[in-house]
Amino acid sequence: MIPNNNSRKMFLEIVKQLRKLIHDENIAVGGKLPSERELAERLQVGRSTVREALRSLELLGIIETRRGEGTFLSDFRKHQLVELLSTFILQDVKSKKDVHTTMQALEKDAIRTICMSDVLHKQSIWDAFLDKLQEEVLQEDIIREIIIISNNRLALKIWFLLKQFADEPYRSFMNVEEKKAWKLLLTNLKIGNEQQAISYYNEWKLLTNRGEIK
Amino acid sequence: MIPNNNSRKMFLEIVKQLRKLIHDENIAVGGKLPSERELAERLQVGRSTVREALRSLELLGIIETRRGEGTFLSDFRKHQLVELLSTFILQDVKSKKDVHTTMQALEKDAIRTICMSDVLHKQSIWDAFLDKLQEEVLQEDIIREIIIISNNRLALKIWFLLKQFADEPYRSFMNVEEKKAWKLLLTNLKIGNEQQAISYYNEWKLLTNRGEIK
DNA sequence: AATTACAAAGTGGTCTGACCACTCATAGTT
DNA sequence: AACTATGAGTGGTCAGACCACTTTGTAATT
Repeated sequence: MIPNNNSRKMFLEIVKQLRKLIHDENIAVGGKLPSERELAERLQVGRSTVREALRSLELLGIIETRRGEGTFLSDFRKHQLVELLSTFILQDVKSKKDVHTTMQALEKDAIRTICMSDVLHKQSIWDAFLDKLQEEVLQEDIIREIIIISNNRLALKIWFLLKQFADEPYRSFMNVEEKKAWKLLLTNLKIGNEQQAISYYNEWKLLTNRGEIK
Repeated sequence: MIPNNNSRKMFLEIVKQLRKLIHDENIAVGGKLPSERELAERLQVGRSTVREALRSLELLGIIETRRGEGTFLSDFRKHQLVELLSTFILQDVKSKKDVHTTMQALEKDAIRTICMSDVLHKQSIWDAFLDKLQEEVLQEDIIREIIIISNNRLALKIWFLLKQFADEPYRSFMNVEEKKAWKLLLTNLKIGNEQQAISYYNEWKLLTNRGEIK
């Protein structure tokens, strides 16, 4: 039960143990972990070893630690990970172009998925959607809705992640022309006309890129 | 220059410093970092603090350490990060289905990108591709090539990451029928016929999914 | 001269004990 | 009742000590 001693990376073992502990004790997001000193005693290792494991998890944003208070399980759908990915993983992806391209791939796929679904384009949600376009609406809000409806949570997560790297042409409100394109897009989405839907999507993209040169 | 003292997370600062050091000293993948003791002295912090930073980067798979030898910058397109993501980040993405769907989205987009490119489908690389199909060839190898050609490094990275979660229907060799579909796919890719290319892609996917029920 | 054997230096891995800075609950004061 | 001071508990950091392991240089052997 205690593969403590020599040879291989104790602190990695502690990371495992911590994951187990979090699971076993059913510690919820925001919940408190035992103190470093207590963990050291319970796991029969030095405090520094426990700390190395904890610091690793902290850098990942899995836990959060507050001096004088303790260590807490954090909601890791936060920022840490994004920053890390940006500095290390994405470091050599020099052009923001890839980010935009990949986002558009996900967006288009959502549209296509919806079009090909027998169920989705029969629902009346699309009318509610069209109503939304009457009001002030953010670009990112409506495209996010589309991805949500396409029912691919993973794609949504990735899209969300990428959005934070993008130059944020998504944060602005739609103008009249954009809304016009979207109305046509939604209309075709409703009846499952993939070709036309994608076509209007591209048209919309051209409108939003009016400023950019890349 | 030295925001050492009190208040905020020294070890996070060290992580930054290390990143800078790696960049400044132009340490390549596989290259050696200064020893922990030397780093401690150069950065004017205790060795344990340096270690906390190093251990974090190790858990991320950014560095690799060998006892008695030293610390090395590692090729982080390896495994660590994937395992972590699988246990923490992707924990609530229950269905493997999303993984497959998202991968296919990226794959299809690569195909579409290539078709729409004026340059790509005029090159003769496609003949070499067709030759490859004569030999034994892994499914993942050929689809990876496609994504590489589409020239979106970010998409490639994400695809690579996802592949490691997939049930690996990619690791097997192509059978005769699959090769047939791919030949047709490539032929259309060469002339930029998006419709047909995607169509044959879908056909291929049907062939590979013969075992699955989902 | 070449090979082997051994010792030393250097490195990461871990533990211990000691402070510091901070938070919080509580006892004590007003 | 409201406020204040104290102390216990917690994370943050450091220094020093071993240990296990690898590499390297040197001395002994062949």
